[in-house]
Amino acid sequence: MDFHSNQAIYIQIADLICENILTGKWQPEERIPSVRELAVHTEVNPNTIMRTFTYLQEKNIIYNKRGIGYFVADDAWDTTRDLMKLKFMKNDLPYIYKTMKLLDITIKDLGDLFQQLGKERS
Amino acid sequence: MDFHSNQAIYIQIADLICENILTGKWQPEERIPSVRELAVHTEVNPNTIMRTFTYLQEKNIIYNKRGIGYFVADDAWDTTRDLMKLKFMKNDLPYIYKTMKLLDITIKDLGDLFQQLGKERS
Amino acid sequence: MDFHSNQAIYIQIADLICENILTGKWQPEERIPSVRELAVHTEVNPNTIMRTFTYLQEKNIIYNKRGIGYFVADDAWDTTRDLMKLKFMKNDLPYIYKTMKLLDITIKDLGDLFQQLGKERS
Amino acid sequence: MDFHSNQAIYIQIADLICENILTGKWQPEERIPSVRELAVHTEVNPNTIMRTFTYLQEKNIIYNKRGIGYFVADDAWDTTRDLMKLKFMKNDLPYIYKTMKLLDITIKDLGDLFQQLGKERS
DNA sequence: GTGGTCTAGACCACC
DNA sequence: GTGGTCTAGACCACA
Repeated sequence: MDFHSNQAIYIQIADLICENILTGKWQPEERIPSVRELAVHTEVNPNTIMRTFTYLQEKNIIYNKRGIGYFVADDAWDTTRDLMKLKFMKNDLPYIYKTMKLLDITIKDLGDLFQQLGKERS
Repeated sequence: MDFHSNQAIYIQIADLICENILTGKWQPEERIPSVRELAVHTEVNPNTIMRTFTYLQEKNIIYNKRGIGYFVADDAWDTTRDLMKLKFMKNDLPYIYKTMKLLDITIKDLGDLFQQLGKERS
Repeated sequence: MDFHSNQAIYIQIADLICENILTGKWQPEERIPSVRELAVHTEVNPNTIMRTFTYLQEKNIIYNKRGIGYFVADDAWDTTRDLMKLKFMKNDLPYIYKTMKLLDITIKDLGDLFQQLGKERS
Repeated sequence: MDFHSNQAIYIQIADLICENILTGKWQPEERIPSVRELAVHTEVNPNTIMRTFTYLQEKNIIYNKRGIGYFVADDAWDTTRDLMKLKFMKNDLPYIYKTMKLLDITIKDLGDLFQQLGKERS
């Protein structure tokens, strides 16, 4: 977790969970780690994890079985993808478009930058 | 101004001003509208505008002549561009890269999306 | 059982049992299904069924014969009915009254709604 | 607030707010008391009030203006009413129907009970 | 063991 | 002044 990010921690963790779902690491109907487990693992207060869960449950990405734990929703993959796509299209895309135009960055430039990013990580 | 955005109002206004500088709408050494004018125009508390100015002054994009007003700095164009580029490279690029990968959006797709955006605006 | 309900599972099961008693499906002094049977049937942890039994025993609706099983109490029908009535009068009625008022639902409307419900089930 | 209710306090407060909206006491676009004010008034921890607000914002009943406070949403009345009606129809109605049948309470009886309730309060 | 709620108190960004 | 986030710790109901 990045404790200095302007992004709230509980959102950062939610994003991580969404990533795990999108990449297939966590399958539908699979139980996800308990509040306490995640709290230890991420070195964050259990309340904060709880907040993440409440947030994701509201979005129908995970659901709760009383006294047992939280589970990946059956259609979590679609839901997550749709949500992320909506956000990207509505919020990010116009910003990216505008910024690239202001900075004179072309699509081709972006492709090159991506390649460099890809290399760095490999 | 978008009062529902998670972006601080004073930042939103700062971005608008930077845009005006980058597009050449506001030239170096040109006086920019007064706090009051901007406050009325954007329907925002004057304090908030003041904060924008302080923020931009710190970044050497505008400067103040006591009792007269705020002016676009001589090298504001370069400064603004550098700052924006830095932010784009360091913060935005990795996020865009990752998100596009997760959503299976290719560079080519992005180009098409840009074209659509461009058409809508024209 | 509804694992998503905010009603505790053991209460949900207790309600089911009470219903069976009130409708006469389970007669006084009749043996009720074993913890295991109910657990399998309702797909619930046996501990939870046990809790239901303890709960109903406290309320003198069922009683236990050691090593044999649980039985419907002799006056279970009266007890159950009284309890349910008390709850309805004290808790439910004020809520229903208030909600119907807020929603502009009249007694007559309610009658119509009941008729529809009755038809659906028949 | 009823601190012994099985209903969470933050939900109780949310219900109160919804009532104020439905009865027209709080009009659309009107600012609602601040977190701290409500906390003092209800003798509850500010965090709990905050939770109520987050909860209601999620349901599009109130919204936030950065640094200013929370406001009743423009269409809060409709939203609230729809939500409450949905809950009543889907959750409460079947329960009421079933319970009244089990207890041999007729619609007419209910009408009488309501009249008594009405008198007590006046 | 699981989650859920609440408190008290801190710190921060924002208007 | 406003809300927002986080922590620490407590207590409870539930499976």
